[in-house]
Amino acid sequence: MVRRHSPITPVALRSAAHCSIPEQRKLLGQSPYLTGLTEDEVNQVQRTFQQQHYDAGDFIQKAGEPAIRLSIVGAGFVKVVRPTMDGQDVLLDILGPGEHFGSLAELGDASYREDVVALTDCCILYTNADNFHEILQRFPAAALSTLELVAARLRGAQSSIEHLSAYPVDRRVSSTLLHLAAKIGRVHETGFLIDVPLSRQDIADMTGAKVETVSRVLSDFRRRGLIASGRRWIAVIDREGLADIAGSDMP
Amino acid sequence: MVRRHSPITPVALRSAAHCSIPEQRKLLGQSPYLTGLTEDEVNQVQRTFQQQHYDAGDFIQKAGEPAIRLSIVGAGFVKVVRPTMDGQDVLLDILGPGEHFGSLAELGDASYREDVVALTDCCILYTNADNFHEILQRFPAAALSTLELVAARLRGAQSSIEHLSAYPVDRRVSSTLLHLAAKIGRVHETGFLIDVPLSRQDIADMTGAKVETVSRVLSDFRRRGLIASGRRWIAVIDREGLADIAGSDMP
DNA sequence: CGCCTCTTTGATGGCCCTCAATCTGAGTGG
DNA sequence: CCACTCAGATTGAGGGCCATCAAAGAGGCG
Repeated sequence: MVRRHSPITPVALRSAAHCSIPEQRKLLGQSPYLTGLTEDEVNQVQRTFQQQHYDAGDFIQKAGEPAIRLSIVGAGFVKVVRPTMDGQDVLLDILGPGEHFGSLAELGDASYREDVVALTDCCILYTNADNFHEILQRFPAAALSTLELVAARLRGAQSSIEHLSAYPVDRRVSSTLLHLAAKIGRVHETGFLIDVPLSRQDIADMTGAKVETVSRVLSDFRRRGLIASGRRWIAVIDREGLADIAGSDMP
Repeated sequence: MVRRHSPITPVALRSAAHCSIPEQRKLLGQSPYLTGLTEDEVNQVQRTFQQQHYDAGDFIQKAGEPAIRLSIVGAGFVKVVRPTMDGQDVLLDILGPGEHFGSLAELGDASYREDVVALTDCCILYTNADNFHEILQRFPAAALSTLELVAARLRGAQSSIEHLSAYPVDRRVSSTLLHLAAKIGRVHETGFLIDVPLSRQDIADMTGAKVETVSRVLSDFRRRGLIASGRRWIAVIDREGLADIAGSDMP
């Protein structure tokens, strides 16, 4: 039987987020935005980037601030949250190494529309939006890679729309758990651990539901042996079982 | 008092969709995907494109078919619909001249995930996905324009997610009507007419609601003098009034 | 060990879906 | 031109899912 009280400590805060210059160079070189660039070109790009370390829980960007930066997650994980006027937050995405947030050099966008919060300690690489635009112009391969990534994000967003429009909560939660496990899962004695501290509120904000509802759904999943969970951690135990609930659109 | 029975005929099916070669050249030249290209470059691009006319109601692409084309709307309007296994369709977008659909040359995507249906008679320009990828590589300006457009679509999708997650139906409907009016509105004696034939079912599929619910909401809006509507047509009368319901995130 | 936040569980109510019947108006063929 | 036909739209009654309100339980951190 799965114990709810976890004897284990699902440590998600790895200290990999130590930003050094050579580390930055390496991160940028691996960044999917810059695939296709020569070593020399990456070096040119690097000069325009700066870096900053954030502790888990820190705000990296706040909705309403002037949108001047384009940032790339170097190490660690962040959440992108759109606050609404009635206090109902919407968690749009969880981003890991190589993914971007901030202004994509769109002209009209005067200010950020999302909060970005560090889920783990992390290292953020950033540059001026105009600089990034210039990079894209100078290095067509970068523009193509970026396009590819944004297109993938768009597809993900459209899947979210499908789920929110058409499916009940348990299905949305199940699907979300599987996505999270695939993206940031780590093998662990309790199961396939989602290796980032997420509260029930976070899951609720990702699925368009309320904390209490998510808690009920997860309790049910737990009773059925599909997951193990505790305070700010969840592990997937029965992938197939969850996939049955999520429906047939999973990887 | 606003009459429900409209003496007027809100004709949306204009015959502009007559595809001729010089017309195609003009449409491509104006396409936001190709802004920044020289006249000669546009001509080069044109050679890889073909065109086809569709009548209102025709399927242009079907979910499940192999994803081999990238299409651009030359003239007219289409709807992008994602069918789900339980028959609940999700209307992801309505696209007009200059917008694209189909494969964006993503490698993994073996088959389309959406139906694309002509809302009006329309002219579709299309090319092989690989060709389009090649165009993007050859003409960096095109890649940048495309990136810009896809980024804009992503922001739109994220707004949809916000609405579906956090707001009640009347608000989603109101917001949708305002967006539609802004995108495809036309001044008319009944008000600001949404110049494309959309059924209640379409509105329902756009807002993640059911036909009956949308009908009730629209009836309410009508009684309050906010809109005029009839069989497959809606006109916005009181923009401010709708904006009050939609909340403060409108253009 | 105690505090505080996160989580869980219960009771109640409302929004929206479901089912069903009627109404309307656009297109068709006589 | 008109009656017919049928898809689309409207309206009502009832029920279910999920939000809301409320309170107790549990894990982490000092």
